[in-house]
Amino acid sequence: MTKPLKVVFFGTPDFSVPSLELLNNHPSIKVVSVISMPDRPAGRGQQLKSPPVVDYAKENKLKFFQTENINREEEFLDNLADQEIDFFVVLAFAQFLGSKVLSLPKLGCFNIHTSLLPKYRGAAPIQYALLNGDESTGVSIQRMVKKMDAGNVVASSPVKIDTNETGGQLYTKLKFQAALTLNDFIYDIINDQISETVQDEDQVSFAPTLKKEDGHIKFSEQTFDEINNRVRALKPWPGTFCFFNKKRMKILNISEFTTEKLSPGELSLKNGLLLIGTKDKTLRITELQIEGKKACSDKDFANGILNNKKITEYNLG
RNA sequence: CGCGGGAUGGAGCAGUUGGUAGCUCGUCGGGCUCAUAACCCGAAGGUCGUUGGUUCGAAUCCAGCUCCCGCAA
Repeated sequence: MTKPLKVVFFGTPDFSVPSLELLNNHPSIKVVSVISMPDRPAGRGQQLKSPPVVDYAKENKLKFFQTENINREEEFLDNLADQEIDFFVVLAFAQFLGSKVLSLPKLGCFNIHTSLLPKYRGAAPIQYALLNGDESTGVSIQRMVKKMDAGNVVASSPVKIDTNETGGQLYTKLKFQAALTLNDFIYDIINDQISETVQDEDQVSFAPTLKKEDGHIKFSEQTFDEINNRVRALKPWPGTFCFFNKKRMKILNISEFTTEKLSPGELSLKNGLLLIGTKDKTLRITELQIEGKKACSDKDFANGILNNKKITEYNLG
C-alpha cells in the first residue's frame, strides 16, 4: 500500500478506546482527528471530567475536538472537508451525524454497533441482549445512513453470552471484540473489498436508551427469570434497586430460593435470609446495599435490622 | 463550594435531659447419642475515625480534619 488512509474517529467513553488505539497503531491508517463530547461534571463533587477518548488523544498527541453537536461546527467541518478524509469511524459517540457530516469522507462513515444488526438498533443493545436472555450477540459495523443503525452491514462477528454474564462483563468483552472486528474491516477497506449486506427490515428490533427508572425492580409484577435477567443486564450500570423502608436499596446479587414459597411481593427476613416473592418463584437477595452504607450480604443486613428495636415493620417499594 | 447518609469489639446494628458501653451474628472452649446459615452453656474481643474545645465528667454538645457511601453524572 502507498499512503495511509486518513481517518477521523468519533467516540466518547472508555468503550471506544481500544478501537481508537487499534486505528492509531495501524500502519495503514492515519488518525487525523478525534471528535468527542465536551468535558462534563462527574462523580461526587461534580468535578469536570474529560471523556476517556480525549484522555487517550492527549496521551498519544492526537488532534482532538470536543463539541456538543458536531453538525453545527461549520468551521471545523469545512476544515475537515479540505483535508480529504478517507473515512470516519464512529463508536459510542452519542450524537447523530447529519447528512452534511456523513457526506464528508470519500469512502463513507462507518459505525461500530454492539449487536448483530438488524437486531437491537439503538443505544442499549448490550443490555437488551441480556434482558431478553439471549445466548449470543455480537458486533456489527454498518455504513452509516441518516436513519439510525439502518445502514448496510459491512462486517460482523458473533459473541457468546455466558450463563449469568453481567452487563459489565459483556461490555468489556464487546469492547475488545469491537476492535477486532474493526481490524477485519480495515483489512477489507484497505484491499478495496468491502462487502455490504442490506439489513432485513423484517428482523429489525430496537434497544432504546435505558432510564434510571428501568432499574426499579417491582417484585410482584415480574417473574424470577425476568428479574434475574434485569439484575445482571443492568449490572453494574445503571444498577437495579428497590426501596426498603423508604430507603433506596441497591440489589447487587440474587438467587432463586426453592425451599420456601412466598406469595408475590411478600417479604421474609428470617435466619439471615432476605426472601421476596416474585410473580412465580421465591427470590433471595444475597447481596445488597442501602443508601449511605456499604454493600453487604443479606445475613448482615438482617442481623442489624432484626436487632434494631426502632424498626418494627418493613415495607418494600 | 451540587444534594444527602455514615464512621461504636471480626461483621451488621443499638446507645440525646452528657455519668467510662449493649444486641445479634461470627470466633474460641465445653455440652448435647441428633444439629444442615436453624440446640444449650461459657469465654475472649472496644483508647466509641482523628484533633482540639465546652464540662467535675463526652460515644453522647461544638469546631476543624480524614475516610466510606447513596443521589447526581
